[in-house]
Amino acid sequence: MQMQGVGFFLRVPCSHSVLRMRAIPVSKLKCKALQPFTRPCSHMPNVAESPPSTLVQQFTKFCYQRDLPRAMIAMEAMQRRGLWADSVVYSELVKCCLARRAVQQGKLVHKHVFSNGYQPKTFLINVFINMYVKFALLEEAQELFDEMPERNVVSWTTMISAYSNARLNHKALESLVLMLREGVSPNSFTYSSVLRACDGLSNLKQLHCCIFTAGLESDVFVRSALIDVYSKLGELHNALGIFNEMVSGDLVVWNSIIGAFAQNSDGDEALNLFKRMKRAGFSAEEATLTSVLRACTVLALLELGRQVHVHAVKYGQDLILNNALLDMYCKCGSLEDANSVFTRMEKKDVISWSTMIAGLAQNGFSQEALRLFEQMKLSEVKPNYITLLGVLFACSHAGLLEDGWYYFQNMKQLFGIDPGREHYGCVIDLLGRAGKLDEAARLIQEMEGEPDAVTWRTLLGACRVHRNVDLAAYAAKQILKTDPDDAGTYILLSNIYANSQRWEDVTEVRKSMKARGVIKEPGCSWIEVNKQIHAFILGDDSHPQIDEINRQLSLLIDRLMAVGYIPDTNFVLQDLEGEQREVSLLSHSEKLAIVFGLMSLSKGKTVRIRKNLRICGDCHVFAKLVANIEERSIVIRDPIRYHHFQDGINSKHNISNDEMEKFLVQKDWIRRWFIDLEGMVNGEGRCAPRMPLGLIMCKSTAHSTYAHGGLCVP
DNA sequence: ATAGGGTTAG
Repeated sequence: MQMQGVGFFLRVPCSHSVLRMRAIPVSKLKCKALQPFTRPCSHMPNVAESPPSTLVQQFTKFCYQRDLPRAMIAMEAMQRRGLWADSVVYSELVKCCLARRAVQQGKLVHKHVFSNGYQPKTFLINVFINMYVKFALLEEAQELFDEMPERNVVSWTTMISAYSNARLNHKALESLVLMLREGVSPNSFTYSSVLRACDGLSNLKQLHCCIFTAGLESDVFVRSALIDVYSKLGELHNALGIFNEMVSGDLVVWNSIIGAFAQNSDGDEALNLFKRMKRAGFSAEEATLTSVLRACTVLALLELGRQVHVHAVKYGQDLILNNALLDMYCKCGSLEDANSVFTRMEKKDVISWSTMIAGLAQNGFSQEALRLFEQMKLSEVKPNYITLLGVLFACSHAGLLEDGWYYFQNMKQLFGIDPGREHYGCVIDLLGRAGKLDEAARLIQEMEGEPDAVTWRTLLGACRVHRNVDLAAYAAKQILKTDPDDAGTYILLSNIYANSQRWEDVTEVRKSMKARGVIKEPGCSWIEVNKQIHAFILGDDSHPQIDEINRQLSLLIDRLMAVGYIPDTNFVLQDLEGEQREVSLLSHSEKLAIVFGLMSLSKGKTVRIRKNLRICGDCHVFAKLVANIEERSIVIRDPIRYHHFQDGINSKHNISNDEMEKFLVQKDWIRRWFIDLEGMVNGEGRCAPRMPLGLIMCKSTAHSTYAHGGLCVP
């Protein structure tokens, strides 16, 4: 071993006819792993002194044994003595470097095969391009690719795949065109790579044609890539079409199609496909279960989610699967389960923390969410954009103005995150709730970029609570500019006017609503009972037990009214008047779902409802009172957050008798408004009448069932 | 030597 001398040069004769001696001083080779072995070492064979054929054999052996340090020494000796191994052997060595993320060694091998003007085969250059791509050294890969004399499908595909992964969509598509111009035919590898770079339907259609013409449509890789792109572009119909053409199955293709529906919030179809998959004889594994969990999350199917959990256990510490599980429990309102999954997770990434923080916040456990965020700060995981959203959401939910404002102001400095539109939204909500409407409005103006409808809607909500009619009208106007058919805005505005007795304005809003032909999405609530989903849609009475449900609801309302419940018609989001308003309110789908839950679930079981629209104030009160007098825990999930109504003494949403008194006093204005309305209708002021129960019966609800009938998962 | 499926918010 004579490698320390400064003046020592590696002499590597080039195997080509053009002899270009280019010596590399050993001292310039920066290779950490090489250093310890440059000195003689007793247990190390002295490869440098072996005869040439043995040296190459030994190098080959080390490469196949994945013995990187010895292979590097042998390679160096070969380089000094002008010996070369077969290309395949180098590719084995590169594999070894990739597996160990040994970037420096990889670069050395690259230098070795190119030293002294030696021109490696296309095959071997491809190996190095791929190596640089995998090391995320795109520039090095590009340079090699540009300078290679001949590029084959693999060279092009490797670069296209790199561009697709780096989200350089344009470059990926452009490369496909260039390769076609060079006369290289794309194969299934090429298409499945370039499909990932498709971000528009016109591109996709063209590519699909090429694939079809090339007869590559039935390749499983191409098929799953096609399904994936169509699904990402929201073209589920096409995705399903491609899937259904599959003759012989493939688990990944099944996972693609199940994931497609789950990600597009069609949990029902995702579960149907999952059942089909099982019938076709496939076993679920991590990716399948993750998508099935997402379907459960979308449909708020806690019980089915639990069944999936049982099977997920066998995959132990799969991070993505655990994150999906965590999210499912949070979104199904079972924080105990979520927390137990979270504590058991050995590895937690930013998604695990964000999911748990947002989950706590959305379920009303704001303090716990903030406490968890403090814990996260102590861990090595850095919060991101979404984590901060959860934190701000927690603050706005709990009305923690100071904390929220602090995090918002210091996001950039503390965590390096620029506040985005959604962060502004949380803070606008926070200020709005605190009654600081002007500051909220000012913040909207300070926002970068045009505020969107969601932002204005936040302000509108705050205006409703704090009865700022003029600002409300302004905000509503802004929403209707971008979203002129938003029924909720018209109704909210009309209700705000009604609150302030501005009847002319009420009429005006309703007129313009009618003129535009705006239709409100009907309220829909659903509940899982006995492995079936029971859906209640306003205005539909097809549920088989609807008569009994209505009878029970009447009885329940009687009992509630006896303890002072007054339907708050202020929340009727319909174009109705007087008594009719009240009837409509009492037939809100969540009330029927709650009653059905009480009827069908055994005592002590939590009634879990999911609904499509935000819960109205009256139903909120109704649920609170029902939870109280029926001694039931009720959890209602609306599109934004969760409402926990618990029977327990220590529960935060529990109402004691005192509190109920207080509540009724606070809500006295409802009573007053009621009288006003009656006066308007009947020409005289009189108290709100008791509910005519018969009327409740005729406004009944809808039914549809989806039986998932005990999915036996894998 | 090159390729496909899963997780947080909106």
